[in-house]
Order: sequence, then C-alpha cells, then structure tokens
Amino acid sequence: MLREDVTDAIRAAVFDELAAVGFARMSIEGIARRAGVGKTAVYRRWKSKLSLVLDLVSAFAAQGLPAPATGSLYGDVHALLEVAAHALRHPVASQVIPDLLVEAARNPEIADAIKAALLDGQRGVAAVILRDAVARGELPESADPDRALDVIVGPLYWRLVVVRGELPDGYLDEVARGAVAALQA
Amino acid sequence: MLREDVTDAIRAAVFDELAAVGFARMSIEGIARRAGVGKTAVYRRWKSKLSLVLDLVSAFAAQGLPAPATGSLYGDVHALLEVAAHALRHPVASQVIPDLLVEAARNPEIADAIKAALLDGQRGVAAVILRDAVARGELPESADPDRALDVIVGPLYWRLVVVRGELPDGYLDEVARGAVAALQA
DNA sequence: TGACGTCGGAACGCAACCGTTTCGTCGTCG
DNA sequence: CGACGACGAAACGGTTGCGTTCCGACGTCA
Repeated sequence: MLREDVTDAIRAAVFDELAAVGFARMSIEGIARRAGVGKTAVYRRWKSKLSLVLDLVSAFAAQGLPAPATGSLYGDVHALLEVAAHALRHPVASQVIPDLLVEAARNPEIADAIKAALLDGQRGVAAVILRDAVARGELPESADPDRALDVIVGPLYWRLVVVRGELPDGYLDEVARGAVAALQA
Repeated sequence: MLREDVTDAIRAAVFDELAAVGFARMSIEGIARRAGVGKTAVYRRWKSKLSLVLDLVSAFAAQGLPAPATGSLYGDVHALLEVAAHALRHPVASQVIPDLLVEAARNPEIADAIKAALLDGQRGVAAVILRDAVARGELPESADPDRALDVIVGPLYWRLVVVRGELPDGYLDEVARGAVAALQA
C-alpha cells in the first residue's frame, strides 16, 4: 500500500515546483528533491511529469465553483470578481495558472484539463448569473455568457496577471460597475 | 565584420523557436540548428539566451505605437482593439507574448523589457485617448488610464489568449461599446 | 598573393535529467 | 516471527544542452 503522507508531500512539491520554475523547467528529480522523497516513490505513482500535473489539475476541477446569488447583477458580478481576485492574488496560483495556460497552447491534454478545471466552471457561473439577471429584467435575453465572462474577468486578469499591478481600493467595485454597464450597453 | 544575413537568420530563428517551444525550453543549439548556422555565430553576437531575447524585445519596443485619433472615444477604443486583436491573432506573437509575460514573473530583466516594449506603449496610447475624450466632454476628468486599459484590452486578451476562443463577427464592436459604457459608468 | 576574420562543423568536458535497477531499511500485516 | 512491500539512496547508461576550442573553407581587402 502506498503511503498517503508521501503522496501528499509529492503533490505539495509539484505545486511549489510549478510555481517556482514552471511546467517546462520542472523535473521529476526536482520534485522528489523538494518533497524529500526518492524518485522511485514518484514513478511508483505517476508515469510522467505530464500525468502528475494532469492529476493535480483534475483534482482541482472536482471542487466545483458555487454560483453567487446576491439578488442583483452587480452583486453577483462583484462576488465573482472577489473569488477570482482572491485566487489570482494567491502567490502559488498566480504563477501556476498563467504558466499552465501558456503550456496549454502547446499541449492539448493540458488544455483540456485546464478547460475542465477552470474555464468550464467559470462559464457555468456566468451562465447562471446571466440567467438570473435576465429573469429580473436587468439584461436582455440576447446576453451571451462568453462575452460576459470576458468583460467581467478579463480586466482583472489583465491587471493582476499581465501587468502584475496593484489592486487599488475600490477597484473591484469599479470593475463590477463597469462590467454591468458594458453588459447592458 | 559580422555578416548581416547570418544575424537576421538567427533573429528569425529565435522568434520561431520562442513560438514553437517557449523561452524555458529554447536552447542556443536549437536556435543555431533552426537558423542553419553554427553555434559559434550565435555566441559571437550574444552572450546568452537571455540577452538574445532582450535584444529582440527591445528592438520591438523601438517601433512605438501610434495613438488613434478618430474623433470619438468609441472610435479610438475600437481602433486600439483592432491593433491589439491583429497582434494577438498573429500565430507567432500570440505564442511569444504570453510566454514572455509568464517568464517575466520570474525574471526582472524580461519584465522590464516587456514593460518597455508593450505595456508602456499601450499605457501611453490609453492616456492620449482618455485626454482627448475628456477634452470632448465624453469622460470626466477623473478617468484613469490604467483602469481604462484594463477594461479595453482585458476582455480581448482573456478571449484570445486565455480562453483561446473565436472572435465572432462584431465582437470588437461590442467590446468597444462595452468599454465605453464601462468607462462612463 | 597573402593576411585576416567570419563561416559551419565537429568535438571537447561538464552538468542535469531521463527512466530503470539494485540495495538495505523499516513498518505492517498474517 | 517471517513474508511482503513501500521506502530513500545510489548508481546505471543515455540524451541534451552548456560554453569553449579547434579546424578547414571561403570572402574580402591591401
């Protein structure tokens, strides 16, 4: 029977290594070293660096993402932004997510995993938010979940991940207000 | 005297290699191979992979970015989006830019180069667009160039680079209209 | 014609990592 | 108590890239 604590140590080391050097530079030897574990222990569980990462990402996907229901479009958008900002400010996640997204452009398996773990979840949340807003009459029936997600999360991602800038007080409020205005335009 | 055609071949090979495998996996040997050139020719010109890339990015920065002046905020925003969409749809640029942005999070020298080559240029354009819009009375004086850029380019970047989705007909019009609404909100 | 410098190609020793195998240790079952 | 299996450590041969060095071929200029 494989020891659970060893498995956990490896999983944690993969996250750290992924954040520190990125997928491309990450090596099984480096993971084992960081986890304080023999290479054997890693290979006994996963057959490659890729399957290791796919496993982690899939586990992340299983968590699911709760859709906010604050009673207003602005409130829902704001809540979604809060969750996203929290994730993208996490020092490990803010390195790992963009790294894997770039890697996904070259590797279909990673692309699928990321899509299932992140993008599909967000898409679902956006769809629910829009449906509720349409029901309240805040948006026309023609509202498109994909474009909504672009307008809501895009600015935040650009600011936090691309520009890697600060998040001034009230920024999320402004983005939320702006996104609502953009959707209603 | 170093031969100019060899230098050009190396530069081109770096772009292709960067797009194909990314900065992390890129090797001097691979560049020389792709350029049909000896390793010696590369080392005679640049001292490392990093200085090679910094050189290319800086050359890119020197081009500058013209600010649109269409006479309306919507027109200017739309023009900026056109330029950005054109760049992000280019098969090489759409791989290289996100790759280097991720690398920038780990390497300050790359971060500075990218900032000078891309972000500062865009920031300047946004500032001009906002200034004109304020002069026309389309926006209040309080308009912030950074946030404007987030709202204008963010959704497009998210769609094209993160989600790697299509760009439906009329999408840029919608994003431009939405961005204007967001800025005025 | 001869000197010079760049060229591509090949090899150098070195380092890292690959994926596998072997070893002795330790903990857990039966 | 004994068999079993996972453990960390070390070594294996092989690959790739590092940065350097040497080579003969070629082009250019004096």
